[in-house]
Amino acid sequence: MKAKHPAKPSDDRRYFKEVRFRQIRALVETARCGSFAEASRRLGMATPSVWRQVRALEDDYGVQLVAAQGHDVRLTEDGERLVDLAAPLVEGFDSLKKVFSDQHGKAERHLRMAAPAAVLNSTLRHIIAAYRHTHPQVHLSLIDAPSRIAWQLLETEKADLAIVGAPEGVPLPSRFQAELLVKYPFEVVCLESHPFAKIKAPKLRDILKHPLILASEDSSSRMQFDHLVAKAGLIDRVNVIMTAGNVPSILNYVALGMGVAILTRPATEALAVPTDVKARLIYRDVSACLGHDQVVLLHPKGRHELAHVRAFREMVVKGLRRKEGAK
Amino acid sequence: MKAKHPAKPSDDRRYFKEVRFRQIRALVETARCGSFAEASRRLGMATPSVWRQVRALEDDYGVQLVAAQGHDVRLTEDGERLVDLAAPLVEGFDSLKKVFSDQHGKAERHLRMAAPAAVLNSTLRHIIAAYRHTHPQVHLSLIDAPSRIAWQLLETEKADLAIVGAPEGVPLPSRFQAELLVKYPFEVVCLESHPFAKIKAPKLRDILKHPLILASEDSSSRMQFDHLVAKAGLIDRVNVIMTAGNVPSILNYVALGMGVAILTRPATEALAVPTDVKARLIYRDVSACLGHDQVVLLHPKGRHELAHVRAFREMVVKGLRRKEGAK
DNA sequence: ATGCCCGTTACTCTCTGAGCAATGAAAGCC
DNA sequence: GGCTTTCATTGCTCAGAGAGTAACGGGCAT
Repeated sequence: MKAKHPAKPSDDRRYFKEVRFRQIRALVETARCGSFAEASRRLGMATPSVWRQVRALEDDYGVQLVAAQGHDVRLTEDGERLVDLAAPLVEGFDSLKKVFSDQHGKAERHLRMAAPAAVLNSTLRHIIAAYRHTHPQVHLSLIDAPSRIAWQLLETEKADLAIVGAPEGVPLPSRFQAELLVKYPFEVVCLESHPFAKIKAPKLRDILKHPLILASEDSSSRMQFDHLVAKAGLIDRVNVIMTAGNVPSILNYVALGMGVAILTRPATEALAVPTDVKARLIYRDVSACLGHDQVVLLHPKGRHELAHVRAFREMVVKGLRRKEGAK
Repeated sequence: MKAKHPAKPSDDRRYFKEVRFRQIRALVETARCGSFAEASRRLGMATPSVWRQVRALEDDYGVQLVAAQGHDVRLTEDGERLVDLAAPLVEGFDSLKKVFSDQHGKAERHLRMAAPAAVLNSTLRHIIAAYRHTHPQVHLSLIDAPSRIAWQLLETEKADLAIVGAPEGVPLPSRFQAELLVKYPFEVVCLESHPFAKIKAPKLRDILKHPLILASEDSSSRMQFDHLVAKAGLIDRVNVIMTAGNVPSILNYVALGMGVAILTRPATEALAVPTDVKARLIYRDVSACLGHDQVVLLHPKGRHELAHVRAFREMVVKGLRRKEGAK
């Protein structure tokens, strides 16, 4: 009654053809990390496994997706395109279980937001307080990080939301969905005795004549500055004498006459800076050459949003968004 | 140099924990089909395989997702919720390859649209012509199907787009993203000699006094009618003497005095009906009791849209959408 | 020059997930 | 009412996908 199975050579068991999901995930992770090795560590598996997944995908699609240039790997144009399409799906998938148990009511309410200190301290100050009031049961983690670091925290699931500065010149990665909140013009800060005090609108070349005190390379003001300088081919003219991670330090050294800084206004406003320092500083709008810093709310495309995160996002958007933004 | 592998009992190989993608797909397909057997056929695999996938998912999530009631299976509330979240992902995933090769330029341009004949012949008439003109290289398949059938064609990948009637009372499945195009009031059609000719706005009870000639049970007008009658508890009062699949037939028998019909105006307008038939018919707006038929454009949530499909959708929306719909 | 790290290939081994067979119960048919 | 069909469900076996480890070759940095 049971002696029939070993007689089937033409077995049409499909097993799992086209598994492709982990292949896609491997590709996406590789794209993020820029190397198979790093991606494999992040995925908790061995390098050859990741490598083979990506290669299987290439075989499947019949195009080259990834090319090893020197030490690390770069995506081909096709690879870029595929990652753009697929990354939201991977995000959505990985966040599925969390959202589900959240809707089910048995999840810890936790909101981790990454943002530069300036945003946390001024722009969002009242909104965070209001949220705390309407959602007292949510455990809030506010992570102070420069814009680019905040991206990465969002990408690596270490933050649920990021609110960062996005200069007009520097494009955001396409894997993020961005919502424009407010725009601030970039300004130079200097002593009242500085030559700039007599100039209404300094130009980029004017700025480069003076020693500069700038924010860290991951901050939006610095990214914009570096980007525009590079575009103008003026890199050799730059004289950055100091890079500071926090605004109080920058203002301090500006007050000491060591150089001029590039910032946005709200970054300095809600700050506990000695009044004698503050009073001696003046601001000059340089949006004509450096543009604006757009404060945007970032969320990875496709990642599901927990209810309490959504609530926060909506509070932020309602509280800050200019009418102009929505047409 | 090579004699070390068989000495590792505490092997930390992860193999594939949390595969979950096919599990999710199995769940979604089961939800659609209402039975493991049907789902397994559609997925091209054996029933127990599908069954076990879904069960593994339940184990993983620790809740019951699906319950076998009698012969077929029904989703629990949790299952419903999970499917709502996951179905767009499955759609997106399955459409990935197609979109990718489409962007890559080496795909056949094919647009399959499902819609009831009335929509195809009147509402979309000019838009289809215009699209044909701007995109001559796209192979167009227009599939004439009643609303509910059109849903199913869209779900089963037999159509790329569906434009159907959605009565105000009957909710659309949540797996679709719907865009409202236009609204038409339901009307009764009868002979000019009919008693209705003297009544401005017949009520549901008035309508039920007469023999009815209705469209097929998959059409939107019929769905709405059945739904409202059931809600009012008047099923035993209904006297449907005829169900016809096409509008010309319906009008013919109305003209013969066999009964009254329920339709929307555009369904009859662009129609080649003998004028002697047409002239003897009158219409009465019954939107007060039967509501409106909303013509909506349907697209499965998450499924990627090919460029030429998107182009068509945008032409339709721009060509038809009332300003009022966008707030 | 040397060492480190990364991509790439070859190999082994394990456990997942495929089908098949069988059972009981519900649904449909005569 | 009995008979057949079709379903969900369970146990079984087995192919092979995919995990790891080891090893090689080529850049990059000290």
